[in-house]
Amino acid sequence: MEAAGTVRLSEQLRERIEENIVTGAYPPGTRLDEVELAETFGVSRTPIREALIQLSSEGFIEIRPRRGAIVAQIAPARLCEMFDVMAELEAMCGRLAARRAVAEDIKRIREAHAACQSARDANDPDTYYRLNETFHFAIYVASHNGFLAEQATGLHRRLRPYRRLQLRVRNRMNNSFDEHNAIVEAIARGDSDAAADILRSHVAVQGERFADLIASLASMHPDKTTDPTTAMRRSA
Amino acid sequence: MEAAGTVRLSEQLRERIEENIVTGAYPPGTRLDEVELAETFGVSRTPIREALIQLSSEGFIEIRPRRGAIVAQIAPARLCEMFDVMAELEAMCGRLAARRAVAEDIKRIREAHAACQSARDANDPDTYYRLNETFHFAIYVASHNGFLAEQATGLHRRLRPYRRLQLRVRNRMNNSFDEHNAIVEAIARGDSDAAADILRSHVAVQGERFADLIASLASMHPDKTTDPTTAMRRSA
DNA sequence: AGGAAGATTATTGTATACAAGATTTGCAAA
DNA sequence: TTTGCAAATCTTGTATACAATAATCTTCCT
Repeated sequence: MEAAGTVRLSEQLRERIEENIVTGAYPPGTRLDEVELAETFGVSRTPIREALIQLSSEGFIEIRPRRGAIVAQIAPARLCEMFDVMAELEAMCGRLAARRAVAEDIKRIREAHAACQSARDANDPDTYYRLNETFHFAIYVASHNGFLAEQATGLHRRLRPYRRLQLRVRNRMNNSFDEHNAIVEAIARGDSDAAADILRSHVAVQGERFADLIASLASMHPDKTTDPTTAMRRSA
Repeated sequence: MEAAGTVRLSEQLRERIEENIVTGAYPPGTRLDEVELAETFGVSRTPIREALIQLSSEGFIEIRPRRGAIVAQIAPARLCEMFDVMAELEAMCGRLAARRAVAEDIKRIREAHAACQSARDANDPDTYYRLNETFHFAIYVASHNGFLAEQATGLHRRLRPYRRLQLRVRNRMNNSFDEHNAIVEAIARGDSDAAADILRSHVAVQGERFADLIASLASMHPDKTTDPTTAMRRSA
């Protein structure tokens, strides 16, 4: 079974481009030129277009008819809406996980939690950020609702660049870890209401974290518009 | 046709094919042949492929590498998972709507509700089914969370064919309407907890409705399947 | 000099051609 | 009759060619 060969090229391209988006290599507003991408990846325009169409329906980019594709620029208000939904999905995962997690689920969650602790102790935000995802994904899986887990993973991924910035905020990593602690305990003792509530507020963007988000946003799309002159000015 | 000309062809095709899927014209398991579709719609394979790719990432169809696309066959277990998530999204919409709905939102909801009443009194399930969607969409909008409304609408649409069958069940239309009544009142008086709870149980597939769903599923994909064992069993 | 209109260029959208893998069909042997 | 294999056929995946629209540049007029 030639596993790699059976995968569609447009799929691989979608992954690679998506990776470049969520890591910030293609920041919001970046114009995605089809021929340029085709040359970069050494393929023709066809699979590139198919990849872009997928990214568009997943919300990562915006395709304006006859005017090309740009990396989605999410307005602050909409970002808050997305975090609100994310919080509710996480809460649901937590509630279900508290009810349905089996020993192995709990084990995976605890392991991910322990790994986070190491990163926190080492004061390594980048590693913590990565392990934090593992922790949350473990909870999604423990919900034993595959569809929910997929939805949560997808949205989590879309919010990845913004979440990353959040962890830079002073003490956020420590607070995050303490909250994780409470989450693990709630799930382990089967307290579904507590698990849901803690996860919801863990994810939600409220109070001062709202201001933090806005501030980090400003640092993210500094003045990127679709106007090429802006890029020129920046490079000058 | 100037106005229509500005819209991508693959977009229009996606809509038309999606419509054929959710209305049941292309039942689950149907093979979607690219050249056949191209001839049917009088276009080349390229826009057809782009439409199929979109439908795939929205979950309406399944593309197996080098083996073509089929209309998604959602297993009963997964369908339940999807309804569970739908229930939670609806609950969230209801909670927010109860808090944030303005006079005009309430007005639209009440109008949709009144329209449902007419269809119920006329004992017209098809019309009720259509107006029921309008009612729910009105609540999504009243949540004043655009992203949430989009997610809810998308999932609602995906579940459309299954929901439709549910309404055929004896008395489901009457029960549904009574529940709508309670929902409207909860939202109108700003009782967010009640709105969320009623909406959740209104949508959820629990108890006897679970059996109804399974039964209607059986009537839906009668013999169309990719699972060889099922085909063998049936042909025996 | 500034702006408008037309021409030019560049990029997207669609169609067709070609390549590669999967399915089917036909045939032979057990 | 059924099973295994191989050739033929059909379908998908990718590349290229062409068409149509948007962006840019030039030129001319005020």
